[in-house]
Amino acid sequence: MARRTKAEAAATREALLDAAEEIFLERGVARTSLEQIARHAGMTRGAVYWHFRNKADLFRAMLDRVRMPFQELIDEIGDPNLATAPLEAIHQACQRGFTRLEQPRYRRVHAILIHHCEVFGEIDPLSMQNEMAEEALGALVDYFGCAARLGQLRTDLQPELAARLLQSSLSGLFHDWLRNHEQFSIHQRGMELVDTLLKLLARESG
Amino acid sequence: MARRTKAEAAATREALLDAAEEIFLERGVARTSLEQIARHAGMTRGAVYWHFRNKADLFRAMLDRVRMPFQELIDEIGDPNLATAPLEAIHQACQRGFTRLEQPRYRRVHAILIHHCEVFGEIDPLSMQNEMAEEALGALVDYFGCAARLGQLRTDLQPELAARLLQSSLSGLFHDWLRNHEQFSIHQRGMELVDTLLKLLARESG
DNA sequence: TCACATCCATACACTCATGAATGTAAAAAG
DNA sequence: CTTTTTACATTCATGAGTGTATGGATGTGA
Repeated sequence: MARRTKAEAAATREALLDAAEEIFLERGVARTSLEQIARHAGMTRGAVYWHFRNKADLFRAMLDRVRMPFQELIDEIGDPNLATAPLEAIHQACQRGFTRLEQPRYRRVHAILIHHCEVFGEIDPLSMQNEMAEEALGALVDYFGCAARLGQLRTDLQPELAARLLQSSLSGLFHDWLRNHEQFSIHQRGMELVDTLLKLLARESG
Repeated sequence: MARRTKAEAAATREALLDAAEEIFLERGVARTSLEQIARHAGMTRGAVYWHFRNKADLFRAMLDRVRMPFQELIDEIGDPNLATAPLEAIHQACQRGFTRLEQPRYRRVHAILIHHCEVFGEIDPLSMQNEMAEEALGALVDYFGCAARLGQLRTDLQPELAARLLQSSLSGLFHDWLRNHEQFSIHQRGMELVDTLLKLLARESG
């Protein structure tokens, strides 16, 4: 076959990653062959082995396409008004996180990571999830600790406990939604959840 | 090799299932071969193909060893004092559920189902999780609905929302714990979570 | 005790996926 | 315009895993 232009080559690379996303999500990572990915992108395995060393390398590349925003999701927690209105900051961070998760690519890749792949060479999805969960928990502990010092938290509640409560809820919502995203809108139901929980956790000032 | 007695045959069957549990949990379902399972049990693949038709059949048999109590976990929700003290009933159901989950076999099999296997022939772990989640949610909706009619629930809270809140928390806790059960005791942290949440959701009667 | 069924090991055939090797036409570099 | 490199396709060798067929020794029922 003829050589393609640089732009075309980059396009086929993206097409291969797109195809990998779709088929990984559909049939699971272990059960999909590089042949299937290539065919679904209108290519052959030659193209795959040109752009990636092997399946693990392709998988990593697929993750890399969302890794940056993946981090954003956590960095977003480093908001401005942490010091003054931590509960409001949590509300906003969740809002933006849900919005981001609704983008197809984010949703797909996270669903693959959590529900459609097992341990995989050097890549261990479970440890990635662990890091994610712990970082989120740590941030929430900071928030609620700040809220406690500002007197915005119920006095009969440890900040750490409040953080674990919210983190578990978010984690559960996350898993349940990724399992079947057509069941409900994570943005809508998530904000309902977060708001009512924050209302329950906040010191009643009305 | 010589024929074994009936009891010995049953023992090797159990040994094969034990081996499968361990290796599935360690390396994931897709990456483990029947050869590895057989060797780990001190047998050959001949034994595996005698007791099970194929890998999927073995997997199903592994699930069957805990399916009955798996159902118990849900049936347990059908408690007596639903009509009089629903919140207390939730407390007790969670208590017993956590205790059950701490048994190694339950923990292992659930961890495999949720974190160490992908879609798999006719077996779809995700739909199983979906059913589990929906049944739990339905039961909780009943409970909180009952609590609301009894005036034991905060009046500014929909029963269904309360149920979703608790269900998400439990789901998140479940996933997080199964990912790394040495991080914390699900019984201890779970009961902390449930109790504080129930306290927050209950109508303040003090 | 004798025939038979059972429990498991061994051997074999087959598929499928991988990865490397090779081919090749066109783009890019000079 | 020539040379080199790129971006794939095609082919081939290999191995891993599966499923089946067969063998064989021993419990088991009569």
